[in-house]
Amino acid sequence: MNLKDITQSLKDSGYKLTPQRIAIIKVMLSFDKPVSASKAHQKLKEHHPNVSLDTIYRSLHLLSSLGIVTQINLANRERELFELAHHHHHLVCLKCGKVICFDACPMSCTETEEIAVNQNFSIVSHAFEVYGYCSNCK
Amino acid sequence: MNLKDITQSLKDSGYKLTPQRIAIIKVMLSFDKPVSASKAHQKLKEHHPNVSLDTIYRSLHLLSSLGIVTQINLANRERELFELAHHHHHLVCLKCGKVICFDACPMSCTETEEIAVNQNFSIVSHAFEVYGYCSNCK
DNA sequence: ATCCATGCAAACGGTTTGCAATATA
DNA sequence: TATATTGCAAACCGTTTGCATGGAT
Repeated sequence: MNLKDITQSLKDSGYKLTPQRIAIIKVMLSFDKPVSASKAHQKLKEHHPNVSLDTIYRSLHLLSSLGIVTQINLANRERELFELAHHHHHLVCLKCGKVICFDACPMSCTETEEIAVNQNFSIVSHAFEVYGYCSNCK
Repeated sequence: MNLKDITQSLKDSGYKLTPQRIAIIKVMLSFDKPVSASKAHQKLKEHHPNVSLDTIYRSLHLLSSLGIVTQINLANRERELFELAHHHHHLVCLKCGKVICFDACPMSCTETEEIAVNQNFSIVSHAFEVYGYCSNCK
């Protein structure tokens, strides 16, 4: 998804296109890994010092409700992280917090779906994170 | 792991055996799913009204450092959850928060280990959670 | 002109910490 | 007795909210 698609999606849903929202979307597009709201704020301040942290939270939650952004909680970090929605999983360094994304998906090969059927549970999404030490920290 | 094993492990590591710690371990043994510190506190108050929430946090972190307790963060819940350590994964209901544990493990069948080797990443642990709606909520 | 979105500042809630009192070994 | 542990209360920090101002449609 690019900037045009995302702004169109906002308009289609009846939300206004403000400079702050555009700036936030651009910043999210510039990251290739999950980031905290305050990390996004930091990056944003370089060129848009006038966007408040509250607005970042509100915009990310809005984008999240439209399925444009995904929200995750990694086991060893206290803060919520956000990233543009696309299906993948993460290697997470327990020391430095570095996140490496990868595409392999466990759903294709576990008996998870079978288990869900037995429990009469309907699957919506899933999370798979692998923790350890990156090349610098091990 | 039972009460004896756990208290022994505490003693072996030079920690003192207090009534509070024993009560906390017993409560954790009584749960078969991850619980928040305050949920444990609630249950504890039934028979041990004199254990403070701070002590629960401190004890759970201590047990966590000994590998007796595991700490997880589910995507849709804000609070940290704790459970006695044993390897498994979770189905999590997005509506009522119900957690169903299951044993199937995705590590055995994804190419994750291969990816880790390519990234020079050493794996310590992993998390796999499946979100959706339970039989009551769907 | 209307009403949504923003910024500010304060509230919130779960978690952590300093310190003095207490209990374990 | 010495030292780790506890309880209390306050601090902490990321996140959320109320409200008045300002901006997009």
